[in-house]
Amino acid sequence: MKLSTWNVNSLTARLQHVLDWTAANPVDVLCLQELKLTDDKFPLDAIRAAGYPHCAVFGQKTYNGVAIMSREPLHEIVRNISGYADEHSRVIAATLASPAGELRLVNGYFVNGQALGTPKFDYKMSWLRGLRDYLREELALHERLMLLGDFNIVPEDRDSFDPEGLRETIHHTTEERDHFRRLLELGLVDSFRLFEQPEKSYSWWDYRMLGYPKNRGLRIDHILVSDSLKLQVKACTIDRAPRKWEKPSDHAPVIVEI
DNA sequence: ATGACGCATCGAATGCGA
Repeated sequence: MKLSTWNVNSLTARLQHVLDWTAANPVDVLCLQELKLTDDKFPLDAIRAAGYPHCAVFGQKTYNGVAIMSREPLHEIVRNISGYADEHSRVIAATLASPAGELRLVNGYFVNGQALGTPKFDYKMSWLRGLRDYLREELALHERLMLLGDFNIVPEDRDSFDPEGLRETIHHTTEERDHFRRLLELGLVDSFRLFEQPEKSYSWWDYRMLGYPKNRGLRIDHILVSDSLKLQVKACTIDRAPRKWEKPSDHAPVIVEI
C-alpha cells in the first residue's frame, strides 16, 4: 500500500498535474495541501474518474485548504485541530483500512511563520502546540497513525541546501526544530530517515533564482509514522519528476510504502 | 538588496508563500 503527500500550490492550477502524477504513480492515498479553493470548487468528478472515489475535503478561498484522496473508503473524518480554534483550513484527518489494520491519517498544512519575532511566527508556535496536544489524543485512540503534509520545518541541517547561511531563519529556527522533535517524542518517526537516502534530498525549491536547477531546496514535506507502524514501512521516497514539468508546484510529492 | 517567481484576488497592485 502506498500513501503520499503533495503541496500542489493551487489545485485549480495543478489539477492536470495531479491527474498525470497519479496515473503514473497509482498510489492508494494522496494527501493534498494548499488547495486554494472552496469545497464546492473541488474537482470531485475528475478525481473520482482518476480512481479516487473517496475524498475528504477541507477547502478555503484563496489560501490554505487540505484534502485526502483515497481509493478505499474514509471514515471518522475530522476537519481542523480538535481543541484548537483556527480560522485557516489546515488539517483534515480520516481513518481507513490498511494491510496492517485500521490506519489513522492526519494531513496537515503547517503554518509558514514568515520570520522569527513576527505575529505569524507566534501563530506558528501556538498552532504547533495545538497540533501536538491533538496528536497526543489521536495517538491514544489510534495505534497506527500517520502524520503527512507540508510541515514548513527543516528538521536537521542536512535537510537544507544552506544550513549555515539560513541558521535560525524561518523553517530552520531552534523553536521550530524543537517542535518537530516533540512530535517525534509523542511516538512518531520520520519515515524518510528509516532508509538510506541520497545526499541533498529536498522536497521544495524556490521558483526564483533557479532554485530547482541549482538544487537549492529544503526538505519540509514529511511523513511521520507511529512506532507500531515503523516496522511495516518498506520505503519512503521523494519524487522530483513533477518539479521538472511545465508550471510545476514548488513542492514535490513524498511517498511511503507499507 | 525585500527583489526574484507563481498564484489568487471583482480586474491592478498587493498579499502571501518559504
